[in-house]
Amino acid sequence: MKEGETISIGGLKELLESKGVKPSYQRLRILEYIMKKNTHPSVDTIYKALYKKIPTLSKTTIYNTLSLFEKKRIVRSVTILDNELRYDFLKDPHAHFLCLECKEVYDIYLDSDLLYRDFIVGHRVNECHIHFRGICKNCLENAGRLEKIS
Amino acid sequence: MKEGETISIGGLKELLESKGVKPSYQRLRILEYIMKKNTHPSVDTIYKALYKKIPTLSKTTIYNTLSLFEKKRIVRSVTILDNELRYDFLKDPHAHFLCLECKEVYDIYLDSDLLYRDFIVGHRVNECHIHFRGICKNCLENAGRLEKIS
DNA sequence: TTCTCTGCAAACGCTTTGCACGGAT
DNA sequence: ATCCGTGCAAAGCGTTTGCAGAGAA
Repeated sequence: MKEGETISIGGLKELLESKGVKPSYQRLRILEYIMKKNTHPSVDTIYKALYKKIPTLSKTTIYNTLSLFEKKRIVRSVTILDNELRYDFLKDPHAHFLCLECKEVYDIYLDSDLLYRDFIVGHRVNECHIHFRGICKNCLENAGRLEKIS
Repeated sequence: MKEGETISIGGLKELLESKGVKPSYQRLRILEYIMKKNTHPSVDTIYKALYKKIPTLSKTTIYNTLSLFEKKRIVRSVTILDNELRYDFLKDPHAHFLCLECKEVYDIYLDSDLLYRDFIVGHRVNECHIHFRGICKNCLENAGRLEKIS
């Protein structure tokens, strides 16, 4: 998928099939959620969101589906928080920003050659993960507002 | 601690005191282990290593000690593997390399300005974490040897 | 029928919490 | 006596596994 390209919800079925994944109802809904939300959801977040529409949904299915997606290179797991897995729809290489205040994870598009290196000091590189931590724009602004009020 | 500077084991007590941490026997031993080993150990690794010398040692103490050290900015937790915490003695900013084969974590010293940015697209940056994943030098060489043999 | 997907329940493993003992001041 | 470090035991919580029923081919 090239930059700027969008995938219509109707194309989800074709996307799964092109990756060799049978497009079951649950899988389509989980993929749809990950693609529409850019929030790098946890299993629990996905579960809570989809549970309303699919009351029989099980977390096991979400775990199964996401590890299948990961194996088929449709999503990738983001290791930012140490206590839970977060998932990211596979777009162009990018970094992440974790807000320590609101726990939101933002995509950060960098122009760094680090993201594209094949070797580093003799080790063969398959993946490059970059993430920043701090206070996000929104929380900074909110903090500013609170100061003015008090 | 500046680059190139080394800390003698005898100086551990002073290091803890300078950070406002009472230098108990367990704390000294845990700090010593983290500083001597550059292997980014998990709690279990530390426990197994120190258990021989301190049979009464409890994992709770290691958890307590490490979170205290982290609060006092003596170590920092490395979020690379999602199923366990790894700890890193706080040196100059550096990146990590995780070998997917042997699970070893290597320090990588980079000359990237990413490590020193204060802001990124409006978010205030406190920390920058960079890690690569792949197959390390050693495992690559071993794989080569195996090929020759077979 | 056969194979795969789904999902309940239990197991698992790392981490945290509650609490009491004991040493230091 | 008080404070704080230590460590056992239990709880907590995200994830994985075992297995059986449902559904597709």
